[in-house]
Amino acid sequence: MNDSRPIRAKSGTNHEGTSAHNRRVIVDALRINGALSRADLARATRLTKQTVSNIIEELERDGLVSSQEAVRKGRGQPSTPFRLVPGGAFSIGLQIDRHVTRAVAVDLVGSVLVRAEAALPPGGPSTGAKVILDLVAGVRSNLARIVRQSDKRLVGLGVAMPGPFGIDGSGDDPWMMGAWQKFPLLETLAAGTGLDVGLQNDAAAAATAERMVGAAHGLDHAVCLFVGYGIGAGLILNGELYRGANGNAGEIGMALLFADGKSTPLEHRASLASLYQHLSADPADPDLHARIDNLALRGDPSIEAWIGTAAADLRWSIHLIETIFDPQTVILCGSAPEGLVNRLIAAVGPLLPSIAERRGRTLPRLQPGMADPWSVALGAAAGPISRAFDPHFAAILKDSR
Amino acid sequence: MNDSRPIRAKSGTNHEGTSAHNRRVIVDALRINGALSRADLARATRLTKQTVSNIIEELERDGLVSSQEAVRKGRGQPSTPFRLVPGGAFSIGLQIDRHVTRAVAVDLVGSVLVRAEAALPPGGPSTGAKVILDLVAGVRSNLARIVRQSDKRLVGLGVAMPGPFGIDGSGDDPWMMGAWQKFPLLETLAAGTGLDVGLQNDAAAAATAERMVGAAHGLDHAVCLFVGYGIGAGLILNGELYRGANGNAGEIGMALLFADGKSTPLEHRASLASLYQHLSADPADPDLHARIDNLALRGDPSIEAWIGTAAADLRWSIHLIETIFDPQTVILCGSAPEGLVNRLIAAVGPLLPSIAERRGRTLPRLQPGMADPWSVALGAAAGPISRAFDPHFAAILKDSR
DNA sequence: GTAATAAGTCAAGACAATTGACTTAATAAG
DNA sequence: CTTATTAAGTCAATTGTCTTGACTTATTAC
Repeated sequence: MNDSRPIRAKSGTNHEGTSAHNRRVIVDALRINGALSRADLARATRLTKQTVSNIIEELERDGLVSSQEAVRKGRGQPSTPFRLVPGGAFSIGLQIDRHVTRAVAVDLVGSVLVRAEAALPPGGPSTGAKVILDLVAGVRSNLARIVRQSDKRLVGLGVAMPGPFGIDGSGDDPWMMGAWQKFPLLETLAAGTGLDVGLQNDAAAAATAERMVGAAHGLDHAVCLFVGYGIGAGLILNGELYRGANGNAGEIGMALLFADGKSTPLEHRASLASLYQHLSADPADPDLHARIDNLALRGDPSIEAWIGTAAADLRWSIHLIETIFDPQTVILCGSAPEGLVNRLIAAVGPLLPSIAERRGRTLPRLQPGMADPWSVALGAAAGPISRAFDPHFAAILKDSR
Repeated sequence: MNDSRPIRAKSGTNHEGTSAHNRRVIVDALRINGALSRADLARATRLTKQTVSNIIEELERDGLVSSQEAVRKGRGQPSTPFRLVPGGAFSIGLQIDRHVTRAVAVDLVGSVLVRAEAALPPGGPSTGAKVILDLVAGVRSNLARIVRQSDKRLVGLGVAMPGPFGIDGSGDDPWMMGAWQKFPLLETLAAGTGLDVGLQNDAAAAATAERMVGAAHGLDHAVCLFVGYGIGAGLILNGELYRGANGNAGEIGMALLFADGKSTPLEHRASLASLYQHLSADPADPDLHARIDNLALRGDPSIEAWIGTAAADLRWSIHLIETIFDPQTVILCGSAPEGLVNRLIAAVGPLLPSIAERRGRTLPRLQPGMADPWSVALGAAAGPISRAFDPHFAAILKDSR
């Protein structure tokens, strides 16, 4: 009688799904290719001229695209290129890290318009939540000051913080990240801001940023190896960020290396945490970044030693990523001081021979990513933009409200 | 003037894409849940009753579903469950391995109806192609003998062979797999059979099989660790097989392990190839499988030694897979003798602590997969069925003709 | 026996893409 | 300088698919 095991099924779609997809495809095409005429768009998307005209008209009405001056090229009526309007949409990104929190406001094309930073007070979420909400509110009102009516065009609030998520913390957790992970942060933020809130780990956010404005722009298969306090991989697979079953895909910090007969998690050797430990430095020291940058530039032997190990481990990681994901390219990014990242990239080469060495490659196997301490916050903000405007399977389905 | 860098864009969609998707969603729901009434389908897929009725009518006309006896449950008009008709579609799968080639015919629900096997003559594709075409033709005509009109319902020919694809071979290649990989096999098969031809590596095929009828049935995130002559991972991500940029995703045989200060590819230690070498056995020996099975059952010390190393490496691999993909479950399968696989599975436990140890798990972290030498061929055949009937993003787009 | 409930159908309607003819604006060719 | 050709883009009618709301049917609960 009560045969109530739930029925599992994917969601169907309808006209609105079709229309939504086509809108996204057009926005995506403009993002990847820059300005395009309606005729170009029709050819590229395989939609009819008429359909493209209708969608462009609608997008223009919504303030997402605008026309540029007509261009004559050869015979025929000149074409009218359309481009994305940067101010067509905005998003707020929030990076919550161990000793700093950053918030940014970005526009549709990924330009950062407002930045703000705060130190998290000790004591975890109970006191920190208010600081964060204030930080977001500040960025939001600053954005509104710069761009009139921007609040109406705010598509969401993206949060990036170190993962993994949903795992019981280990206890020895000086920054209380474990407590943060238990705290109903997303709900608090959603309630406090009234915005749609999304979550990514920091490597995923870095990948999202690279995809919107960086080395992964327009790529469908790319992996960002992110060296921060920990180490993680942001996975762009089939043109979208891959999250795994529980949002923890790419958390390779716990991958095990073997050396000297024992196993060590990758992040014990290739991460800023390991560097701080190696240098006996205090990670909360605000000048630490600059000092490390300096040491790296001068070729300090202590740093060089760490770079040697870390680079070897990264070389292995890159080989592993190429072997497992077969991506178009691997992007090395991180929240490390720029000088250090550069030294690291230099030390990583030459790469190990792998399946990625194929004839006809157009992209380098390894590319440097953004070396900007704000890139994770940017990626956090890029999340909602991508969710709102990029074509993806879930956006077609009926339950993707 | 000639600004002809190609415009990159995703394809748009239209009514037909919608309709195709909804059909697939319904077939998928019936595959996952067994028989369902139209009302159930409407609720599960969020389509309207009317739409579901129309689609079911069409599917019934096409011979893909059929009604069962009405069931009374509680008040209201009894519902009429519909189920997939096994004979609604067929597919042929072809496994090309080093010293054996297998072909099977399977139906819509993944039952194997016909099997055939042949030894590949030495000399690579020049002589082998004919053998393969004959094998396929034989299976096809046998299927036609069993099921009238089956040829009309043949959706394609799926091929599985060891990867990686598109890489220059290494030369020392006694079975000429390198030559096979250069040979235009797919084109030859397409021309010779008139069927749609698809290609997967053997681990991917195993995963495809597990998804249709095995432990990954109905899962959206699962990884099959496949121990065969080499070792590979078949990746089910977001409900579809992930292929990577060049079809080589999951080829983890070349992943590097470190021990004794030097690095070794995983497949040098955890693969049948390594076992054969360890035993100084001839892989072409037709009785080898049975003999190894026997030895494994008896606890032969030489085999036990190999199992010890291989299990440790698999334990590491599983940990790595959990760390990187965050799947719902990992499935250990292989073309190894069943006794050996069982010993191996027993020896792999207990698993290393990982991110996969979370409260509220419903599936085991590791599950045994099919231990059937025909499972790769089955997976090969499942490829075209999945392509034709499973919901996926590409099926909605206009250029998926 | 009647009310309530659920499955399923019918026919009209809504929505978004398609089609084919048409307009517009440019260059190429004579 | 005129005309043909080409390409961008619009207009209006059409088509395909899902949706809506009223209706029918079959069963159980009271």
